[in-house]
Amino acid sequence: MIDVNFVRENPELVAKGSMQKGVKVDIDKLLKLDQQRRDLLNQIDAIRQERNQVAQAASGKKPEAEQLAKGQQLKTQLAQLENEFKTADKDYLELLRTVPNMPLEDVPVGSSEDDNVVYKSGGTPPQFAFTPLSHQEIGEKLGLIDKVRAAKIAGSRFAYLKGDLVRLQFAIVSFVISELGNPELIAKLIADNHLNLPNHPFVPVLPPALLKTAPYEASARLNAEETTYKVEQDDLWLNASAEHTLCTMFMDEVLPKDELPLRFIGYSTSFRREAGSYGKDFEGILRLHQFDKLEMEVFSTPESGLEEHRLLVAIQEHLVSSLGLPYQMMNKCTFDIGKPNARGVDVNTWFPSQQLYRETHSADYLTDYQTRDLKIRTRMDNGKLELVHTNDATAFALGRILAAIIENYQDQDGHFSVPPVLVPFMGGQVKI
RNA sequence: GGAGAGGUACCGAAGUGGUCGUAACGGGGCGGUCUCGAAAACCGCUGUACGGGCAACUGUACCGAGGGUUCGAAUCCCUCCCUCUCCGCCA
Repeated sequence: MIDVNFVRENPELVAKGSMQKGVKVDIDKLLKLDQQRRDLLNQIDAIRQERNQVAQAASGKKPEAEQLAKGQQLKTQLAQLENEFKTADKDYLELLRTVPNMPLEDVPVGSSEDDNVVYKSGGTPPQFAFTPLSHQEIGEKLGLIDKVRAAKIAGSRFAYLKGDLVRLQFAIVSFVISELGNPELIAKLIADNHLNLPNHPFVPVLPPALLKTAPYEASARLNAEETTYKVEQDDLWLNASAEHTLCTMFMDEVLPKDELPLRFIGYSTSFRREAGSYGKDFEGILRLHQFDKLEMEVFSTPESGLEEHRLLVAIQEHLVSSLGLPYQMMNKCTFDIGKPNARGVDVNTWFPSQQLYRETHSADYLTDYQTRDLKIRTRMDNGKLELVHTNDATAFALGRILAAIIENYQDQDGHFSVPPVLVPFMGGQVKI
């Protein structure tokens, strides 16, 4: 959540930033609740002080009747105020949590997806001498994607992926872990983008796929209505991205400053209810309830948070262009970056069957919006504890990137080539 | 799933209703004395959050979490979470 002190000191700014994100927040009401809450807390503290004094005076001997009476009276008073406080605190927190993170200066102001700004593209959409097929058509024909049987077993928006497509997925996983584990490549990307960062490699992580309510809520990523599955019996949630179990990993911890930035590449199956997307993307494997994803997560000092964000974007571009896929880099506007984000970039990849660039990656810079609730801090050189900054970014969402490969690398006879960079990870196989 | 043990500060660990949550003791860390320097020894310091104050400072809360009993709770009661050991089951 946002820093309440910032709201107190910059109410107009917060109102403006919220509006630009299309979020309605009653800042006046929030400040009123904040004041009310603090007033109650002061009263409570004063009574507690008195209670402590009475108890202290009675300490060690039989309390006098007068002390007993006073103590009981204070206790009643306290209980009442504490009750009031509980309600006030709840209302206050509820409202505070609706305040979005403030967008950075260079985020384009916009009111819909149409205001996102494409700032760069790479590669050229392939020209086919035939009508290109969709990944679903090719995948089905080659026996790589079976959604019919999956529907029988699990319902719509599930798929069996099979055969060489599975080999291709694990080739991608190996490729990414190998690239991100290479400090020389990290150093090169840092230099190419004029960043001032150390070249710590990314540590691969297989995180838990389920998590409890408390950390999920603190991460500001829980979307119970539309996205997140709940395992009711055990009071656990199925993660919707490895990011959710990565960003929460250090909850309640103080990270040693000289170990920052901590960079991770997590691999996890992700689960999404897709409750808000009826009828959208029903063909193929672009939007399933379950897909595997490689996700980068970085914990850094506040000073280097933005540069880490730029590094992650550079890595995304490197990964997509390594696969030889045509892509666009898009600066997301205030409306589209999402509530916890200060800045967001999407990578869109070309899908020949749709003649469209579709979102395959996103990079999110959250500043301290997550870590305030998660209580992830570091001790700065001046001895002060400060909230670390978090960044997350897709390395590859496997379903979507497999689909993009199938479509962009397809040939006349209904097969497709393995992107050259993945061939070594496929044991030399060049065609599927 | 069954049985048992336990969760106290940076770490280990004592504390079972009232002079102290900076919470014995030990270790670590920081500062100092000593030294050419270091080690050892000795002395001192060593949490977080929120509130009030220009500040010095000060109040409150925190002994896994949440409730309760009490004038007063780390200590008693209830619920929950987590860790460890053994048995069972299992990839």
